[in-house]
Amino acid sequence: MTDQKTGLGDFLRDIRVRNHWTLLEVSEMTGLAVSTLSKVENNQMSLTYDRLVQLAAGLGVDIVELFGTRPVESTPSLLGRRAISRQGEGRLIQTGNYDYLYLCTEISKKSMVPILAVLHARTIEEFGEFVHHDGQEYTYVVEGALELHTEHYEPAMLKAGDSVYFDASMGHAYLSVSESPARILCVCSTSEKELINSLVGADGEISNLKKKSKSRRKTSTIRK
Amino acid sequence: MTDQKTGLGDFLRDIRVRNHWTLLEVSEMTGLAVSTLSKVENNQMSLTYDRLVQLAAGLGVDIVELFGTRPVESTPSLLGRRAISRQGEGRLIQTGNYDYLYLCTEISKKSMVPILAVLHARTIEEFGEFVHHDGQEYTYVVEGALELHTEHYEPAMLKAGDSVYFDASMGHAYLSVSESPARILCVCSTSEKELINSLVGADGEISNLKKKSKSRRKTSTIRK
DNA sequence: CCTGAATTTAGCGTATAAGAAACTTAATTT
DNA sequence: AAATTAAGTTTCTTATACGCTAAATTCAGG
Repeated sequence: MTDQKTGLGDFLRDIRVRNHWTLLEVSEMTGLAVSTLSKVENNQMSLTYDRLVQLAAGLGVDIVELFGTRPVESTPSLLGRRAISRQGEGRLIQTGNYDYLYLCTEISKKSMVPILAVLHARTIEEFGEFVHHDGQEYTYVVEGALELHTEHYEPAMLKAGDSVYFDASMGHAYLSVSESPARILCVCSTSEKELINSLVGADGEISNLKKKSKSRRKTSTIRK
Repeated sequence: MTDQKTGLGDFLRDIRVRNHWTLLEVSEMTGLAVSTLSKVENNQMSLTYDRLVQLAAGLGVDIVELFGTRPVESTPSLLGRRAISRQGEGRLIQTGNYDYLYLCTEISKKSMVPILAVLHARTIEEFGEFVHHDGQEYTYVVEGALELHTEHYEPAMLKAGDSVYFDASMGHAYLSVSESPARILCVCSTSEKELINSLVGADGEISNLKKKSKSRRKTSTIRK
């Protein structure tokens, strides 16, 4: 294991001598002064954001390389893991439009996010802005009936047992049309983080959030 | 689809506002002064290497995020497409163990594959070899009760309303334990092709296939 | 040892980053 | 309405980045 050392300086000197470049050459490549480069290499000074970009561009390396951060990246594999959510269990997030019950949350690196939801909104006005997010969405109607509104299609009525698959970057909204609020099972092919972000409006306000439960985690039930 | 950010300031404000953090909170998280953060967000100043590292660490984001380099965006886009499967509709594939009803098959490039299934097998002997395939699998029990057998866990009993998420490369088998065969909604994060292949033995024979409906497409019902 | 050229480092001035505190705005409370 | 609280911005001061220039180091061939 080569000591993936802390500093920018070490990296810079490393790449420079590897390529048999002089400070002057690097200076010409990047537009940074020779003296600056020297000081950086000797860890006598840091660099600002702009210069970092400039340096990376000049050297023709990805900006990431400048930071010793090795990609611990992406083992999407769960490696034989399993998680069970019993009926009613999960992480509850409530908004004016939906009660969300995020399922199987003990597994963090899921490539799909399963959610049970109860739909409260009954009109598109009440619902507000369409929801958009990355990835795709599959929804199965567990109970009741709903109307699916999307940007590019006419509204569609879905009853218990029906299901729909669509591109979730297309704005969408579910409205209850049955007497009691419809219950759906929704599976999204994106990260939970992205999903929760999509609840946040452009202005930064959580749209229709019932309680401002600032990162408050609550494990609860929708229907025991 | 998240907004393409132009600079560091935009990114910082974006993530801060999305998480409902105040400048003070971010200051405490990162150790940077409130005034500094304010100026950065308003693009009135840049940041040095050290501060960038500090900022990223405090926010708990990868340093890469701070630079405009967007990840490759590997999700195959459906570009605003939508498909609905009514109750009972789908592409039926029957084996000795399951009746599979592949849903929303008009969309071909799905990143998830939703399937309604009826479980016939009641003993592990009857079931035969475990099923393995790529990706992850989420299953929600719609009706009845089942026993999920997997390679690395003790069998688990799941009743209507329960659900399970697991690494599908781990061998698995569902057995009905309720009086009438259990019905499940299963969503897999792999391609339909891969899935159907996993039904095929190493010799190329489809194991336990009831009818050799060689690429015969049949739109039918499981339970009208 | 020189001598000189190439390369790197150090000194210094200006520009800018960074933090503390004062100030502005907006929302609540008394 | 005044007072309080909270968020964010601006001001001011110190510290640091950064480039110019010069000094120091390394390294040829004599």
